[in-house]
Amino acid sequence: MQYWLMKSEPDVFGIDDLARVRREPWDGIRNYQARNFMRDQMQIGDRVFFYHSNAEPIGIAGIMRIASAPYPDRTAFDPEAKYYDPKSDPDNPRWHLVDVEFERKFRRIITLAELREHPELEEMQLLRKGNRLSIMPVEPAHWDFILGLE
DNA sequence: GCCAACGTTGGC
DNA sequence: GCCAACGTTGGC
Repeated sequence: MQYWLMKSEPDVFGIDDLARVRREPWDGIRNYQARNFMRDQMQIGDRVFFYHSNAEPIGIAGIMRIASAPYPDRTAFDPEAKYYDPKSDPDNPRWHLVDVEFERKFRRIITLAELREHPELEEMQLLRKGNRLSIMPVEPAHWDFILGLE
């Protein structure tokens, strides 16, 4: 059992969207490191912070769970899809994803600015300079500390 | 809208 | 294998 953080732009898909549909394939990831976490390390039942990026406010909006084993991201095969990748062969898919399911929405967004205020969190990958990764593991101690902020 | 930081691509 | 050019992410 591991903890994770996954980013999404709420204008595209946010915590309220997940609360409505309950379960969603986390498609469109086109970064190898992020893919590898989904394909090779995530386990059903792992818990995930849902992070709103490019948003107002920016921050952690709630919790979801990993709900499936990894499987190919079919949006890569669709020439009409935004995340089409002609190099992903259906017989040897390049991109994989997992389904996530809604667990709960926080009473409030725990903002990026607030996370940066706490020395306990300064080692978080999310807070490191230049971080652009959209899926990353979260240390259990950081997970617990953040839950205490809500 | 800007731009720093980073990842990917492709020529050599 | 190197690295310049380019594209993207994402905070501000």
